[in-house]
Amino acid sequence: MRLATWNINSIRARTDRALAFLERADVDVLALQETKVKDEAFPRERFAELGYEVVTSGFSQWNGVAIASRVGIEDVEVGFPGMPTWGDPAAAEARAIGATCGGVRVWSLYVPNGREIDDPHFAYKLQWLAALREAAAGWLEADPQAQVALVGDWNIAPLDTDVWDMGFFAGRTHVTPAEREAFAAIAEAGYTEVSRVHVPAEHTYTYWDYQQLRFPKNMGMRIDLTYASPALAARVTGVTIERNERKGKQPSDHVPVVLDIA
DNA sequence: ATGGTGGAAAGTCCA
Repeated sequence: MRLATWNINSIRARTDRALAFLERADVDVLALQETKVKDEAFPRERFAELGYEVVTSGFSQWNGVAIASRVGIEDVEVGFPGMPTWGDPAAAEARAIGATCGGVRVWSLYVPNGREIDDPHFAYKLQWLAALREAAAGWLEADPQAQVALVGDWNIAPLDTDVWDMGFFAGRTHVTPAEREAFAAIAEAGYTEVSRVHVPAEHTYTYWDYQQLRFPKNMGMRIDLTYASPALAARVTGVTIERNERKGKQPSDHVPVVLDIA
């Protein structure tokens, strides 16, 4: 099975790109982030034409996550237990959706950006990650053999070598010890970030800002990451970061990360 | 091509 994650930065602006990628890379399950579309406007018919069923969590033009699968899609959960809210305490943001596809519990995750270190959004980001850690730890405690994938845009660069220049990030989010500790806590709960295992090369990025010619200059960040439970990590035989998807007409600012699962 | 981000309930907010 091949499982991919991709912050698509608007599924409507890049439907053709997403579908072409599914076919070219022979992907069975695709976790999408930043779909930026409400559920009823998701172009699910286009996916259905290629044999993919789609489940979505979208709210207007902000955030939005989805999972497309051609190997079944069951037991859909919108949001994880204990997921914090932002703004309206009665309304969760569209940042997490889970579904079981081909025997794997897939979570498509869009971790809050955090904005600035002194912004309340940064505290929200840390709370969101702590709640995710609690939920993820619980899933493994309930079933140590569970096949769980926690994939998406984590908005955290875990290592200094996951950005082009740490000097640029002084005083900024994505690289702070607090964020990195929150990310590491998922590993402490028993998960393995398998893209690092299979693609250990330093300065291998998954995101390049649209501004300042960041992609031609290869000034990027490695923030799209793939945690797997022990039983699933043991089945991962390879990982591909699809750098070429940043090229061409109207790319997303992120590229897909693909897991090969035996 | 001598510039320079892009997407969206847009005319501003978010990343």
